[in-house]
Amino acid sequence: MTKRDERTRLIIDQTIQLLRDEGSEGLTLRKVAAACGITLSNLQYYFPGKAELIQATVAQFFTTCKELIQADRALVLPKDPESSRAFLKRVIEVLVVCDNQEFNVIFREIWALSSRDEALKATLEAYYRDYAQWMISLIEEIFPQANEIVSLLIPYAEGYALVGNTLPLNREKQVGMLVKLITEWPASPRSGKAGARVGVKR
Amino acid sequence: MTKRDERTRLIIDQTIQLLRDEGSEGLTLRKVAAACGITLSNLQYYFPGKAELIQATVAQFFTTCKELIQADRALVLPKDPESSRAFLKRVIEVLVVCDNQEFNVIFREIWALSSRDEALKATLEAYYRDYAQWMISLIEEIFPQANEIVSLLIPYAEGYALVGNTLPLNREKQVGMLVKLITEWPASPRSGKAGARVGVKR
DNA sequence: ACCTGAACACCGTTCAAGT
DNA sequence: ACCTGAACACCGTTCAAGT
Repeated sequence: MTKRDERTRLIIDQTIQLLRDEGSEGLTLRKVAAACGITLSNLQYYFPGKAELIQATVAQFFTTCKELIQADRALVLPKDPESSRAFLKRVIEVLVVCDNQEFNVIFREIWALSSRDEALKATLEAYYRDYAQWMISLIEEIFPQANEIVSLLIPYAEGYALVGNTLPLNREKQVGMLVKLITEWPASPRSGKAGARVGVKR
Repeated sequence: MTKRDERTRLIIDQTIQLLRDEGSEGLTLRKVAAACGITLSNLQYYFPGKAELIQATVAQFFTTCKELIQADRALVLPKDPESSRAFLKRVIEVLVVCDNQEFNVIFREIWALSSRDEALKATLEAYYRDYAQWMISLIEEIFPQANEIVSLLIPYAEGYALVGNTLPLNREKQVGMLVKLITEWPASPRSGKAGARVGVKR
């Protein structure tokens, strides 16, 4: 569209690439400028400070993630799922215990950056709230305790990206355990009725 | 205690303090030296580079953590626990969903540093393997599926430190969910009946 | 063995100045 | 509106030199 938009997009794309290749430590305004083929001063015209550049970069990275997840959602929701168990396993494999190293690295850097940047922290939290709601809508038709399941799966997934390969159980067994846990989820104390085929919660 | 040990200890202590107060971004060799009342060159005599200083600092931070956990263990294991459920709840509250912001910040910085430092990454992994084994030994007398439970709790805990306050369930409900989940853990397919009589009656 | 200061290349930011 | 180069204070690292 406008030149501003073009330039902004280019800068952000190069920033993501640099973040992935060299990490937050190696992320330098001069390197970004060089990667874009522009001057440091010109870069600073579009993003007055490093914080603003990172904020915009993270925001766009989240948008990309969302698009990928949308694609996975189509993948994960066949018209007529064989069983809720197979469906659930696919969800966990794709969304939760995904071994996308590239994304994991970027997320790790983002988490680090966020602990000293309140605006970025707010962006992150909004993203995760959104993500949780989306995941609930994905599974609530099948599992009535979607709130609880998602509240378990999201932190588990984030933690697994960090410590997954230090655990006593391997990846396959982790997935099996989660599937078993969720399909045999204990009944809610308030509803008093046992789990699998109660209607959707109000 | 040699002078070398004294100096090393002082430097690491000041580094931890700086890491907590200003984060990895604000961690500067010149600031560390100033905090210790020594010269930058002198600091570099004890730690030839920033990476070596961070490696040593993280190692000592882990030692501190372990001591704290040992203290919590005594706290968490009364001679005659009222019930395995109360015991489990205490474990989860103290070790898993601990809201120690100070530690969370430092761990976040450490995770970030580790993605670009192989030696540090190895230190981290060794620590978590150790931690998992310890946690298993803590609960295996009560819960036969200790391997699985720990494999769930550790990544969950790490992730909760990151995204805990964005989840649909609040802290109290999260703890309740975990307790319920574990006390009513589904029986292992191989061991068969072993898991059935774990929980207390309710 | 312990400590020092000067110098190096690099960083983010500022700013007056050009088109 | 868009772009530039010079200058600033700060960073990690190196190193010859002192005790």
